[in-house]
Amino acid sequence: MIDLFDKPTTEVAKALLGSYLIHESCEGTTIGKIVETEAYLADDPASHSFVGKTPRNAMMFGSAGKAYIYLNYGMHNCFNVVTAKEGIGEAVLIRALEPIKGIKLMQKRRKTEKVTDLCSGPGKLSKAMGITLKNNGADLINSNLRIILSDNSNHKIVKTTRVGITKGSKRLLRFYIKDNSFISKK
DNA sequence: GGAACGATTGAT
DNA sequence: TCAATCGTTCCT
Repeated sequence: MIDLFDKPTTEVAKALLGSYLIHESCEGTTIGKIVETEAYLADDPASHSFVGKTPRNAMMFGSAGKAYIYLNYGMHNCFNVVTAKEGIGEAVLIRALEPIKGIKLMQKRRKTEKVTDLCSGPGKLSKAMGITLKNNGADLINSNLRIILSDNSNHKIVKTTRVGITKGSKRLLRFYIKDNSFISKK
């Protein structure tokens, strides 16, 4: 469980599929099953960490098992799991969740009823889960924002190219659960 | 101090 | 297809 994050980043990205993301906020508790991830590596031009350590990406260079959250396109928070040893800037972007608990709260936050649309993208799931920049650096093992590893790995993993990037777009670093209807794109 | 850009989303 | 929207980064 604890050593979930003590593996190569691409392995963590796959291992996170099927695990649960839990956020206990003052509004209530929301839980989602992770169904889609992307790996961002140290030698990867698409990664924020590629240019070296800056104030924004500093968390990526911290110890594994923490949250790295950033504001994207001026309006969307994106949630990442920090991986690799301290000093190495790598992380796994969580791209989609299957809503499990607190669906009413998610619908309120997202202003939509459709359950398949609540968490089907990095910006959407952060909104639905109530994740903001305030959660940056949260300890994902033991805090109000945490991940519970699931033993259930009865799923096939699809490996493909990442979404929305211009550099490093040929690498196969996106992973999702085959035939799951909650992923960000079909 | 200024400007271009981006790991997206939702409306047109 | 395209506008919304703003912090980060890089240039002057």
